[in-house]
Amino acid sequence: MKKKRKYYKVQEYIKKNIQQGIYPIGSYLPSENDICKQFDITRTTARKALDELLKDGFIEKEHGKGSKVLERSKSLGLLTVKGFTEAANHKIKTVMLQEPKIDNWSPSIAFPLKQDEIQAKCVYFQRVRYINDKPIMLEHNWYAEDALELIKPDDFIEGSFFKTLSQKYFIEIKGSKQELRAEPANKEVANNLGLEEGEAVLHISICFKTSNPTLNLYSELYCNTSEFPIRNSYFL
Amino acid sequence: MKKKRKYYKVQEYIKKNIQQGIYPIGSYLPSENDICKQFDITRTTARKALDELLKDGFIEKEHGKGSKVLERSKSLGLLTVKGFTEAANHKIKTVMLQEPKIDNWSPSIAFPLKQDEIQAKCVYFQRVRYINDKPIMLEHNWYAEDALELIKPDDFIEGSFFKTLSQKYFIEIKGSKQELRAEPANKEVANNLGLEEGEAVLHISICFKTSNPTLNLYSELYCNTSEFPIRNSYFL
DNA sequence: AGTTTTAACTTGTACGTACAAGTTAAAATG
DNA sequence: CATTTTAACTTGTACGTACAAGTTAAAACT
Repeated sequence: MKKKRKYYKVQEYIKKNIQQGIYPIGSYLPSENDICKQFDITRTTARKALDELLKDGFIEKEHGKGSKVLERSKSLGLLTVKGFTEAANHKIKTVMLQEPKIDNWSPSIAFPLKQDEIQAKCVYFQRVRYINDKPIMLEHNWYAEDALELIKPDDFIEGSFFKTLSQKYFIEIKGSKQELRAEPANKEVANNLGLEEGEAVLHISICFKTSNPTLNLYSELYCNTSEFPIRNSYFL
Repeated sequence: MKKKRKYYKVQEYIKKNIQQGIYPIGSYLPSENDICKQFDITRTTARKALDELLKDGFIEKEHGKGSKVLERSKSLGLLTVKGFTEAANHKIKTVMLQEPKIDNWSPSIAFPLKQDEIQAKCVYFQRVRYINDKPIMLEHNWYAEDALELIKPDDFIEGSFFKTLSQKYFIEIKGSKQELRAEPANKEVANNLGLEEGEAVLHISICFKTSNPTLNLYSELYCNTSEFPIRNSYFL
């Protein structure tokens, strides 16, 4: 029944081209009139497609110039992976402490699992993120084993799980729930982040929803924020 | 030049009626056709106005039924006042430690002030938020004295600064920048939140942008997250 | 050569029309 | 009376047209 939504097809086509780099970041999309010709639609429909991409943060429009492709991933609550990779000017390093493996769900996951998920096993992986060779964040990540194949470390695009999802599997992050707590570091966290036990760390629990309804990502993050606070901004 | 944007006038008219409770939360707006008649516009234009309100989180649309007025303030990054007041089922109390007064800008504000602001004085007020009679959050708030009059405590609508802004001054929050740090509590924080010095607290620095370009709000918050973690969710 | 004007692009706003599709309550049916 | 059908609403999609307004580079002018 949704086959009739022409604008949706156009939207998905353009989105795919952005994700695959055919329309590179910073470049301008074909003009609205070009899109009309290409898909044999009216400008109303083409604009509707672009409006959706605008809302999703894929493009911005410049009056008189065109639609420019944006860097993806703004406005995902706080500290998406972007919040981290974005710490520009700084040397980022990621060390995989535990490569993705089939495992049982951990009780340390803060958010309740769905029925479907709890019955399957899960894929688990653990990483430490460094800035300027200082360990800043300890990451635990889980997702349902039957929702997505086990991704090997070599398949990570630029070390980013989200980029891999987007570019290899065309899965987008649709939203997230998060909980934040200031906690004293336990032994594991202290060891991995080079802190004393009991020092204050920021504990962030996240449940990411994706465009694949069966795939949720669960992350438990422990951050040393003394030097690099977590930043977040949102604009309507 | 912007006078010509009919949809904007309609949008602002409806927004005002929502803010003033003429279109109450949960009710349905007049239908698109009614709006057309009322403003002598076509449905295209009426829908454009509603689209904007949809984007801004004022309404949601229900196919075949109508446009429903939403509770305001979703998706403002994390922990807007809503994030707090929302802790439903719990008894919330707010104690004003320092009523709004003219003061000098404090160096403890994490975000850089604008040139215009730094030259003026500011209005400062300090509050402690309680949940179930336990002090949970210590708040410091500042805004430029020449951007908005000094609001007296009695004028706070339901104890909420944001509701007051919205309903009395028609000023909306347009976005925010935030920084999060896990820190050991200092003496002032520990005293006000009933903690030991050195216990981990969540320090949140916020700069709110408003629909009044000259008015920014600066807040430094200190949270005891051990019992009530800060929640945040975002959906595209 | 340097400046101004123009023409050809771009997106923004708004008109009007038509039909599809979801919702609801009244009317027709058994 | 209970069920089904219909009619009258709602929003969703898409057509086509026209002109306004911002941008840019080529053309015309001084």
